[in-house]
Amino acid sequence: MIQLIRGFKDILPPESALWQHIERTAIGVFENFGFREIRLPILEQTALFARSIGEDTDIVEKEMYTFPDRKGDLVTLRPEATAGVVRSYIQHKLHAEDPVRKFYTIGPMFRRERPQKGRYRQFYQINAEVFGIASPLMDAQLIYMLMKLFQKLRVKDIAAHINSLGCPACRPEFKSALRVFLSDKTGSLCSDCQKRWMNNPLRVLDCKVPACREALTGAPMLSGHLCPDCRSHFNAVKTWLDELKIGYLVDDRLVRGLDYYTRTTFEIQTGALGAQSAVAGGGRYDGLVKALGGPDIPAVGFAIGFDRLAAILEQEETGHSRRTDVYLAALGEDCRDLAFGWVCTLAGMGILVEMDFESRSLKSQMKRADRSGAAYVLILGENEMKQGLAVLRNLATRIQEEIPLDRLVDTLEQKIKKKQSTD
RNA sequence: GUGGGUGUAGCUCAGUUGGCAGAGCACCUGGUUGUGGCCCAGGUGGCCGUGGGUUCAAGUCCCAUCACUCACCCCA
Repeated sequence: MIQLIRGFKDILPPESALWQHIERTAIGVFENFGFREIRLPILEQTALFARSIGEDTDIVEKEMYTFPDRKGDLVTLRPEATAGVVRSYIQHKLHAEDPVRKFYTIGPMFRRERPQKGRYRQFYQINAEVFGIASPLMDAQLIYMLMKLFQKLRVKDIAAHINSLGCPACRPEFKSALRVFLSDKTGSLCSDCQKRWMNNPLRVLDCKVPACREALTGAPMLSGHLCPDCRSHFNAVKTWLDELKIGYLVDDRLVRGLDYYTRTTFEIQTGALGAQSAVAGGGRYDGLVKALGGPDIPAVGFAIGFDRLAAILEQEETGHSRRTDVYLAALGEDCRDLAFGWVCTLAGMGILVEMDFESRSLKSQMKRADRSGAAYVLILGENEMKQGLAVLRNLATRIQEEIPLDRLVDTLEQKIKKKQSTD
């Protein structure tokens, strides 16, 4: 038997109904905030990710699906969405008409990590990206939008964590301060952190190895080294979150593994996913558009872990599948043929209708109707046919009535539409 | 990449010191000439993850391998 690839996943009904619900809710919320959908390819040139995410990150170093295509060009299955959105923004000169653009996009990402709870090699993200707005108001609004979405989806047990990573004016100074602080402690750091000490000492900050945490006691903190502009930007974000009544935690160690972030970073964390705490994460990346060859335009965005969000909500309940409106139970071939025509007509009118194609017993068809959650069963047998009638049974109340065949479609439509509006 | 746990029916899982492959749920049929849920009876369904080894005999013991899963790392 051929099985799906390790770390990949099928999304089957009824889970797919929950996915549609999440997707529709997110689209509704984002559109209200002025975001428009952008759809991008899954495959990009490898250089795009190497340059945006950073050569020294785990993602680029060991997690990407990279291979030469048939011509020999190096291509990569996208490990995240932002790089592609930025590429598209620059390539189509979207800044020319109006640098302010707000996009969302939904789709699969690929990272070759060891799979575990809440982590797959193909996973899905809902991304939102804003270009051309440097104001901290936008940082706060993005977090607000995120929390609003989670609130609409009734996600419980979540907390917003925020931090500021500074900018090219203040971060290098902090980096060297941190490097100096750690210089006589490098021996006690884990092997990863010894490399980070040279390449990117910020990453030592969110290492979870106890020895590294201990080495950090009394270490300089980013918050103490922000330049005046970054400081006031971060303060404004916090003030506006307060105004918007969004609770948050300032987390000095929230560094994140992508190199392009500047200033505000944030993560929405949950306790419901085992070791995976982040359901969404994002931040500002003011230098990325320019770094990828575009004009100097600020940007900020986030990504929601779709799989993780779905996993949290699945624990609640999945009543998002549509129930059958009416099940046509036909007895004998003549009746079945008649029913078949009506089923096609009714489905075309927007009624969820089912029938049995195997000419089973009435009892069996009733059972199937019941299992499908049908509101009504329409029974069509020889006796009724002779009289030009069909029997309509309400499965909940067990009340039956006779309906003339020549007014069948109208009557059913009327009854079902009425029932739908009272539900 | 590293470590732990688990692989037996569609699903959840029993399976004794090695001795005929099991239960519940689900599914199908009947009990009711043409009426669902509850109940009762019967039935379908298995390369016991895969390959090798030990043995008269392996679901059970040994080795290998694969998959799933949880955790480390990192992230969504």
